[in-house]
Amino acid sequence: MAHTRVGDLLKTGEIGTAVTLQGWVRTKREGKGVGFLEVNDGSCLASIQVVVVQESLGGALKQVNTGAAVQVLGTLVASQGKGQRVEVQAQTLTLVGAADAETYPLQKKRHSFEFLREIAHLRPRTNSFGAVFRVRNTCAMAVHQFFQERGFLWVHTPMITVSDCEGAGERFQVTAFDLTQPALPPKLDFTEDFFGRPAYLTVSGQLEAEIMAMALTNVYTFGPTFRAENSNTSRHLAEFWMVEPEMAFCDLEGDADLAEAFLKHIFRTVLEQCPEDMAFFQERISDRVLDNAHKIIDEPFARISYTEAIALLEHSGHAFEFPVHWGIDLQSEHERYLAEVHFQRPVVVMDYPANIKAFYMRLNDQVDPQRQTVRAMDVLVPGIGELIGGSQREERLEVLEQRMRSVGLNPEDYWWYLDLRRFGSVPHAGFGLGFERLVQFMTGMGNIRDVIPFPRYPQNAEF
RNA sequence: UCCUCAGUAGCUCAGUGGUAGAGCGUCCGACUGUUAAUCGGAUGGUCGCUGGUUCGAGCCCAGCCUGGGGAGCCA
Repeated sequence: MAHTRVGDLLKTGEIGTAVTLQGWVRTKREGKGVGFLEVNDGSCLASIQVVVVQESLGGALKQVNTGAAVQVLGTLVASQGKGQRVEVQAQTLTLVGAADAETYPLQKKRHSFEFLREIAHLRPRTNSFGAVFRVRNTCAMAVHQFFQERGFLWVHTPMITVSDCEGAGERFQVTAFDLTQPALPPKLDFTEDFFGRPAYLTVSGQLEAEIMAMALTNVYTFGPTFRAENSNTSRHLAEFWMVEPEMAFCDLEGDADLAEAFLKHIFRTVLEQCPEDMAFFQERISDRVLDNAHKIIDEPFARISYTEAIALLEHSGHAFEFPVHWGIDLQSEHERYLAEVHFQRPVVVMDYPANIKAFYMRLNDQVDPQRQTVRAMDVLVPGIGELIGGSQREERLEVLEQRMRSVGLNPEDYWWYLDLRRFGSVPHAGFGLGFERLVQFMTGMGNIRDVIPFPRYPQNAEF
């Protein structure tokens, strides 16, 4: 059915044109002679006002309540009232789908995000969530645009893996066993299972992305990722989307350069394409949203080494709950001090101690044996903390094997990963970005569960 | 998983041992080119669950459940 999007009508609709409008009623104001509907179709933040003359359409208006789906045939006219440029003078009003006013949960008032989370099937119909999902969409398109313009290939890494690697947290097991039949042998025989061995949902596409980069040079993944951690925070999900570029012939500095250009591009694109939604977040969610965005776009990121960061924290005069000394992993309070208090903008911290980072990160040349570091980098941002984590990968076969053994991994289990170092190995680097954290940072939304349509977290998989 | 705060009407909350409340929503009416409409009236409750203390518990105690915030793990 041909119809006109609300966003087009409000922005560029010409007065006097006939329109077919379809959408959902946000509110109704009914008087004796004339009634008003606010109709929204998600195409933009604003709703459009529909004017209904009671004597001709009053009967139809009676049935139309908040939440109802309607179709309006009418004419776009200049608004007599204040608050909008144009409005639709209705000739016919059709109730497409009724909504019972007494039981429809959304009212024309502000609702708490906690309440809306319980009705995640209806919350996209609110201003806040409409704005979140439009911005999320624009972020996703900007991710692809950024990499595609630079010749990166989008590669599809598996969601089911058998490699017991990465050490990146608890995994969800995947099995074809019927777990409702407890008549299992004393010891599960996974050779009888679907893949012939234990299998899991992926916690990262990085190792496979490295394979692809060793042939295609520059690649990225963008897809769902799963962690079975019992994390109950405003920054964690059990199912989230991750962006992982991987570049051959690239070192850590190139990796950090890419991360910075990447974030600048995403923010610039969203500010250009979603100005109304971003203004909404600035006004209603967090008054730091636009300031954050402009700092990302306009200012170079701060860059310091881990060792410098530790010294900076030690001399900050700030009393931290977790004492600071060389060798600790940076705690949330440390990351936030760096990004929010000291630099007040994103900061890239590089060259972390080897023993707090993953086995695949490239060892730096030893300057001080007591202070062995690896080529890791984290991008820390105000409000969120770690937004991006990346590294230059260890490309030297012997060093990598040694490193794996020292952390208790069996190199034979990673034969294909090591083959990449046996045949045509090159320096390479990449990073991982939690997509929801990006959207969270972009919009100022306080809880990550409110930037994904259907959040999964412990004890919650409704909808 | 740990710490902490909370759970009372559809929503947001008040009620600190003695008859269950307000605003908003909803419904009815009035009024009006309205726009968080306005005005009047009405509607609305397993006080999270279970047990305990007490003459008497929304309130005190214990356990559990659910949610928020913080922490850890991480992206």
